[in-house]
Amino acid sequence: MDKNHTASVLIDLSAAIVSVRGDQPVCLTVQDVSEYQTPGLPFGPFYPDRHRTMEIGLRQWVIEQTSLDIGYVEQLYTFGDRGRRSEGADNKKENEHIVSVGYLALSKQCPQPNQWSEWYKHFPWEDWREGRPNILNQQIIPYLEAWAGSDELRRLRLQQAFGVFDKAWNDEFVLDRYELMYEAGLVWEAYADGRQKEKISAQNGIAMQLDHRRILATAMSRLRAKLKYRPVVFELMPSAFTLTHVQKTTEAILGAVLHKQNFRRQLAKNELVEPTGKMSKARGRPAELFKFKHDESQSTNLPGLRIPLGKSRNF
Amino acid sequence: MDKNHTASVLIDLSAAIVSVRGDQPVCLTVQDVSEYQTPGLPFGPFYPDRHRTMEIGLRQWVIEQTSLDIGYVEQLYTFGDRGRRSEGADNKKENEHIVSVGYLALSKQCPQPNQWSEWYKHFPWEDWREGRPNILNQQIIPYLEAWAGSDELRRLRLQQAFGVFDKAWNDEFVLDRYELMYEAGLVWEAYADGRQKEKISAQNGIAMQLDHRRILATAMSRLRAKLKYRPVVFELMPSAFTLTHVQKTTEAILGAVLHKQNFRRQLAKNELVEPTGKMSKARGRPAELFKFKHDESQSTNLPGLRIPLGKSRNF
DNA sequence: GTTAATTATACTCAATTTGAGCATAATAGA
DNA sequence: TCTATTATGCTCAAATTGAGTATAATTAAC
Repeated sequence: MDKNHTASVLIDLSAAIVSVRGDQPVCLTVQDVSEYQTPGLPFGPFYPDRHRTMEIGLRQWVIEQTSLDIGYVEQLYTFGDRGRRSEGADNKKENEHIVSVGYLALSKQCPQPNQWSEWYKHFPWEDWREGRPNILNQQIIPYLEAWAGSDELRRLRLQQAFGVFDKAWNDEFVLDRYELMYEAGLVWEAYADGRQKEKISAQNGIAMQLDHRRILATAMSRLRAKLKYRPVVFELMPSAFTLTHVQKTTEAILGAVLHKQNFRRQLAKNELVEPTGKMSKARGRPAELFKFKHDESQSTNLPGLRIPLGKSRNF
Repeated sequence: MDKNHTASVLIDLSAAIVSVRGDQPVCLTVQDVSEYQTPGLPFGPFYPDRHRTMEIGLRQWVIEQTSLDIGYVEQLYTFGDRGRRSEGADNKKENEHIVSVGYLALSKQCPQPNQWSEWYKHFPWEDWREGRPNILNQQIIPYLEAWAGSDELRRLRLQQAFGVFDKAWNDEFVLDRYELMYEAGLVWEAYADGRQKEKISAQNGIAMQLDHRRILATAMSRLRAKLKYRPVVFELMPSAFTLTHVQKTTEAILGAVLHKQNFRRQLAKNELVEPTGKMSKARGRPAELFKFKHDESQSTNLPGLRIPLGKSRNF
């Protein structure tokens, strides 16, 4: 149509492969030794004539590179401006544009501990299990308030995303919060992309390559939201587990503590688990071991946990 | 990396631009005169060096081609296998692969009536406002049951998607239902893609070009789901409206009727609207005119309507 | 003008769900 | 046997939901 403009692009499939180790959600990362040693998400090119769908292509290189068994896979978002940093020096050709398709994948195991990076090292303000994180009042909020100034729209967005004033903290707004911090020049990536002149002094979580922390934030938002209405937790559980184990895993992802009895009531009501007859051995009273009642292929449509949105997390 | 495989693709931005005319949800379509006269969604190429983001690119050609004011835009899904039909004859080059990024856009107006196509002409089984659509029991379900046979997985998916047996119909599973019908060869597109040998006799809704009906199904699913927790209806309303008007619009999209008083209670509780002081003139008692209380830029994060999922639609 | 049809709005009430407790049971280790 | 620890059962008020009834303000019909 327009000869002056190229429409041809390369497609990268980036994956936030998530697992839970102990009480910490983790994410598979690859180290980049060349530049700033910042970790990045694994990604691979999409060859449209080799793989019929992008998901097949993704599974292919994940198996090749990591030999990991990823069960649940969900497309997150396609970023046309992966090159927030693409004007930089390390682009091979001028005309080679890259579109990155972000995926969320869930893995039951996470071997090779050093390759998995804890979520909350990249997003320390997102873990409310021990109460409101100090970094919010000590670093982030004051800086953001100064950035917003008297700009009405900025103040509204700040209120929405971070729940300042009477508004409550919403654990699903991970991406909104990250984007706001990026715009305000509060994260390293803003500096790397040339949006921010001075290097920021505070270390607001460990940075990642390119737009990878944004993709991880998208994954966190999506997973936290989905957990509340679809039984995706079980994609992170072994074949037999205790109810407490399910709860701890859920809490790890949400970054919030839940009421034990009510959590179990939800599991019971929705008939998501069934007893195996075996018992766990640990400290204290032994717990019954359960298993997920349904086929994994169904888990996208099943009712889920219906975790409340509110009060206990409103400090 | 691999010289035998090209990784270069073209990107199409396809848009399901949705509006509501009277009590019918409609979708902007373009007629294809060349082939089967099947309608299709509007789409345009993405030029990565002209537009910084894909959304900007999308808005650009929508304005150029339709001179429509689309407010709300949301990315739906990126299909790497647009070419379910790409082995066909009308591909320019062998190596030119097309990835299509589907978008949902909402428009308050829908001028030029003949360019807008009603949802339920393409998906007659999705409109339950007059009760359970006859086409289900008369055509679709019997055919699908035969297709499933004794295949356990197929029967489960059928149960999930169409709520056969005791299961309830879930209005959000538009895409699941369409995909199932496609696989079973129950829609024209399956025949066009060469998956189905014989042309099916029954007209199960008006077909669309390429994978456009799939994109529309994705848009319907997403919009129906979002309606229940975010106040996106107001993106389809004029600046002043009656409460009944909001309800009729919501019902049109959901394809289901709602309890009037409870619907209004939700609106009141979430403080989504405020009175304008003016009154509407129509038959019957005049209704108060309201306006949306918030800025449109916020509508992504606000609480929404919390419409129930169940009983009244369980026939 | 009076009446009927139509639409809007106020109010009620039982059933269910949620949020937050307390009480008790079963184990390991001191 | 005592204590710490974890599991599980049960309760109960508050809030929310589902589904009504009653009444008010109009227009259209007669």
